This record gives sequence, C-alpha cells and structure tokens, in this order.
Amino acid sequence: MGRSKPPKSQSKTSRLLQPQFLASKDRKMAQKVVMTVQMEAKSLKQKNEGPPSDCWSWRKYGQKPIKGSPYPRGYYRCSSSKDCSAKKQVERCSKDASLFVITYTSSHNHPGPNLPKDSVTQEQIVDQHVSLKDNDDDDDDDDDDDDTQSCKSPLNSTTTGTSIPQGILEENLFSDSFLGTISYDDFLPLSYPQLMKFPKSELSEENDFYDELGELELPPSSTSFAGIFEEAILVDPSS
DNA sequence: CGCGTTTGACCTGCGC
DNA sequence: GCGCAGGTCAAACGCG
Repeated sequence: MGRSKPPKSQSKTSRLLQPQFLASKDRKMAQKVVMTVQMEAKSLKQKNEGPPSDCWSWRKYGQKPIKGSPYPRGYYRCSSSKDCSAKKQVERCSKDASLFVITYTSSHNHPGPNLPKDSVTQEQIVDQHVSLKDNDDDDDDDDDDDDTQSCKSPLNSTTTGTSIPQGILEENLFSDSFLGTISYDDFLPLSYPQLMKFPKSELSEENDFYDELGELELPPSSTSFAGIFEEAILVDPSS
C-alpha cells in the first residue's frame, strides 16, 4: 500500500525483449478449465482450521479488479516446478461470496503428489467447465464470462453436464486431478483486505448493479450444496 | 535467506 | 484508430 516505487522505465525496455510478450497467442489458445467452487460458511470462517495442503504449490503473480465484480481476480502460477506452465485464476462470485470461480490454464508438466480427494470436503465443486479458447464460435450459448460473473446456478450446470463430448473425458481426467489441488489456502489471498480498498461508492454502485439484475439468484439450498457438477466445453484450436 | 504476496506499471486483445 | 479491460511482470515487502 503506501509503498513508493521507482519508475520502471528500464524494466519496460527489457520486458519488450521477453518472449512471453511475443507469444500472446499461446495465452489465447491455452486450455482452460473453469470450476465453480462452493465454500461452506464454516470453511470461510475457520481460516485457521488448517485446510488440506495443496498438492501443487501456487505462487500469486498478480491480482486485478474485474469489471462488474466487486471482488478482484487473483492470478496464480505453479511454483512446484520451474518449467511448469500451469496457471490458475481465482475469483469470487459477485453474488455469493462463498462461491469461487477457478480457472485453470495449461496443465502441469510434472508429476504431482497424490491428490487427497478429501480436500474437496471443505469446498464443493459446483461447476466444472473445460474449454479451449479460439476465435471460432465455440458454442451457441457460450456465456463463459457471464457464468463467471453471475455465479451460474448449479441447477443450470446440470443441463450442460450431460452433453460432454467424447474427447472431453480426457479433459475430465485432466481437470479431475485439479479437484484435489483445491484448498482453501488458494482462495485466502483473494480475500478481504483487498476488497476493503474498494471505495464505498463503487461498491454500492456495483451492488446496485447486481440488485438491478435481480436474477440468477441461487436457490437457498445452494448455500449448503454438497454435490459436484461438471460442465465441459471443448473447442479444438487446431480445427 | 528463501519463498510467497502485494501492487503499480506495462502490454495485448477486443470492441466501438 | 482509440479506449477499455484483462493478463503479466517485477520490485518491494513480509514471513517463517
């Protein structure tokens, strides 16, 4: 916060030479797995309860406020392996603070430890969404962003969960391995000190905005939801 | 001391 | 072409 930083004119020059900035296409084409995770209120409170440790270690490399959402989005990258390109984005649902939307990008290129399934006990995977972004029209109703913004109801996700293409099964395995990686630890950095920084006027404005929407209300049961829903949309970039 | 987090700046893509 | 929003970088900082 009140930290003074020197101008970055130098780093700017050097950054331009970095290959990462030349390979923006990779970013665009990267495979994505979107999961909506419902945290139980209990878990939210028991921060010190000692959540199951993550199988992979994630290092936060950025955080940005997302338009339309009062909560910022955190950007994480796998720090278990140097060469691992696995990334994840974690954001909270604007409607339901106990809902987390996690977007995994790329896959781990290194073996991870065994994934304790019970790590999911503290969170409920409400929705899982696999997609490969491309400029092709991925789907009729690709409300990818909308889902993220509006906390798609679990009830809705069931409809799509039944129409998983064949090839997606592999992706499910891929994404399934992520289930065990989710720990409350991952979400903590996103939390509230940052949110406090939002000007009140802005917050109320956002709230008004969502109040106006007045839709997509989660059923009361969803707060204690205990099921796992999956949704997978795959778009082959090579096609 | 090493690792992870914070945070402002910068870059890219996309919509208008 | 311009502006906005999202994504990434890297220095500073904190903690174990």
